[in-house]
This record gives sequence, structure tokens and C-alpha cells, in this order.
Amino acid sequence: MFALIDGNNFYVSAERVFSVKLRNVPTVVCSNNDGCAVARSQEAKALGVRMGQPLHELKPLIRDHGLQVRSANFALYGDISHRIVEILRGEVPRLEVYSIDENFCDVTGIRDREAFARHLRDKVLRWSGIPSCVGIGPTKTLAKLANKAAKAGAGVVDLAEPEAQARCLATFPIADVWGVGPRWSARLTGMGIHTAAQLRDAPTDLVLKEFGVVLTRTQRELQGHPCVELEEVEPDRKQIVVSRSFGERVTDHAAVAQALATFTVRAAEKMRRRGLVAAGVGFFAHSDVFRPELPQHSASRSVSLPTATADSRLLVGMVDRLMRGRLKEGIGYKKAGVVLMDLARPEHLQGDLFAPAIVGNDKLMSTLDAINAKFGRGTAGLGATGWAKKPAWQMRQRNLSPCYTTRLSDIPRAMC
DNA sequence: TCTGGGGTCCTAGGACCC
DNA sequence: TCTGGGGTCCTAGGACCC
Repeated sequence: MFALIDGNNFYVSAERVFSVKLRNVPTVVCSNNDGCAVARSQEAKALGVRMGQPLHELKPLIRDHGLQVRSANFALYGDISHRIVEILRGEVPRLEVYSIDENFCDVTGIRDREAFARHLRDKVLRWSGIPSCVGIGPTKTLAKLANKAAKAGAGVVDLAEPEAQARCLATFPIADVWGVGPRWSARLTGMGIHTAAQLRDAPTDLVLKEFGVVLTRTQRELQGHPCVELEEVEPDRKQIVVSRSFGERVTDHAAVAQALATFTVRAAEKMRRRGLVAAGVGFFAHSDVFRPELPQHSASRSVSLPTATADSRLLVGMVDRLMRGRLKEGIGYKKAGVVLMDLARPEHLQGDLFAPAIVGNDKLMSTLDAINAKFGRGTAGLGATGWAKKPAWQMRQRNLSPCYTTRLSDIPRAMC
């Protein structure tokens, strides 16, 4: 039996833990670069703010309804997320961290599931300040569905029993089922399947023929047959991408190169933290797709490396060679990124018959990582990333809150 | 003027092998 | 007129998730 506990409007709730003036006030948190709304408080939803709505469309609401806007502060959200995981680990024997705001828990054998779910919510709220909802079901898909239903107000919904499932699925919109996206939702609706119950009861051979094994699995899960296990250990990443939209359009190729070097260093740090090495690397850079009247260009290239590496210097050098000569004059680049591919654990690497495997200078890289962990990101690094105070490509974060829980200088002070 | 970032899996088709 | 059977690997595209 699965329970899914999910933070309500998570990013907004995380901002509200420390910023009292945001409570009970319509609030949104933006994507990077302050582009669009990615989290909305109940009050903001009531004002009609849509998921992903561009920020510039929200100006009237900011002016007339006091809509509050915050830039995404992932250091804060990630830290609060870890705290919630630790709280839950103290309560359940098995747990899967599914996303920054969702955790699946094994609640098999618990007699009063609803009371236990209420206990989890209360404890998470008291210890972390984040309100949440709990959905319970015999499969992950049903637990997700129960969680969605719980958001309607009850806070906890238990779909362990078939009668409860039947009642809930009968009116549950197909578009809200986990694993059904906009495309499939439109096709299913066209076939007369509008609710979760109708998908559950559709002929399996039809679902298999039209949508493949993925949706067929979802159908089985809706029928109460578990097809997706609890994943207690996160599988190793296969690739790591670091990409950003720039704060403004950039025509200077040296500036794009600096941005790519910065992203490469970030990606390599993430990779080393996971104990992985890359056997391939790629980059891309696009002009501003939202300005079709401007000249457009998109550059990208990737290569396999002769030997896998986790050394930032080698990777920065590779990216620099890849991009050289691939950008066009007179193009304003708006977004770029770096991809580390074919990731593996170094102990699993295939050896090279003619050259010893060189995964890079471990001591140098671990010293670099240790310095940056102790004194803050960017304390020590590579010259190729540039040391300009404020590069043109830097993303906009006009309403960034302090890193209350992860930076000593940002710790809130209590005034007596 | 202003529009995010980071992932995974499945499938079909082509190239190639014996 | 007849023209096999069985397999792997890679890639691109399409779908999904948060």
C-alpha cells in the first residue's frame, strides 16, 4: 500500500515559511530568469493565474490585486525538501523521493491509515512549516490520484478499498491521471474516454494497440494491479544538463563561450557529487525563438570522449572546441546549455586496451569542490568562466529571497 | 520589453551482422 | 517462377513526468 505525500503549492509554501508577509496574500514563484509562473498560491490561482503564464501578462494583477512575485530560490526549496524527507524517514520504513515536493511511502500493514496520514501531515507542517496532502492507494497511480483528490479540501484521501476507488474514479478527469499528458488526453477524449473509470474499463487490446505498453501499465494500475515498484534507491543519472536562458540577447561569442564554460563547470560539479564520469559531451545555443522577426540560428554538437572524465578542465576544453566556429555573426543568442552524456560509475568503465583510463585529476577536483562547499559556490574555479561582476548573460532574478537555511549570512534574525 | 529547466522511457526505422 | 530467418545497435521523434 502506497501513500503519496505532496507539499501544497510547494515553492510558494517554502517562501512563506520565512516571509510572513506573503501569507494569505496572492503569491507566485517564477521560473529561472523570472520568465513565467511555476508555482501559485491558492489566492493566485483564484485570481486566474495559469501554470506557466508569462510574468509580463501578470502586470495588471500585480498592480491591482497586490500579487506578490518571487524569483525561484532552489537552494531554499531543495533544503526544505531534504528536511521533509528526513521527517518522513523517521515515520515509515520505506520511502521513495519522487520529486522535490513528493514522497511515496510504504504504508503496508498500517491499520488506521487515515489517522497515520493525518499524523504525517501534522508532523511535516509542525517541523518544516510546509502544508501537504496525502493520498493512499494500492498502486502508485491510485495513490497519485488519491493525492489529487485530497487537494480538493479533505487533505487525506484513502483509496485502499475498491468501493472508494469506484466512487473517486467515476468522475476523475482523464487529463489528471498520472501518465496521461495533453496529447493522450485529447486522443482519449476523442475516443469517448473522459474519466479514469472509463480508461480502467476500456478494452486492454485497444489501449495497447493505440497507446502502447506505457498507458496499458497505467490502466493495470488503475485496476489495482501494481506495475511500478517503490524505488528506494535513486538510479544513477544517464545525463546531466545545465542550460539557461540569458538575461538579454548576446551577440558576443566570447560571452557565450564564458556562459558555456560556467555551465560546464556546474554540470561537472553535479556529476562528481553523484560519483559519475562522462563519456560524451555536447552543447547547444539558440537565438530568441520568441522574436521570429529577428535572424534565427541554432547551433549544437556533441562528441563521444576517448576516455571518460569528471575533470572540469578537460570538459571545458572539449566544449570550447565543439563550439568554436559554430556560432554565427550578428545573431543574438538567448539560451545555451551543456549536456554531459553516457554517464557511468568509474569502477564500471570498460578499460582502453592502449591507454590507461584517465578520469581526470581527482585530487584537484575534490579540492576545488571542497573549497566551494566550504566558502560558497564560485569561490575557486576556472578562468574560462570569466570573473566579470555581472555578465550580460546572467539570468534575471529581481525578487530573490535570501537562502535562509543554507547560507550563514542569510539566517533570519529574531528581534527582541 | 517580457515566455524555465531538467529528466526518463518507448517505438519505429535503418544499417548492419551471420 | 523462385528470392530466409533471426538478431543487435543506433538514432530520431514523440510521449510523459516534475
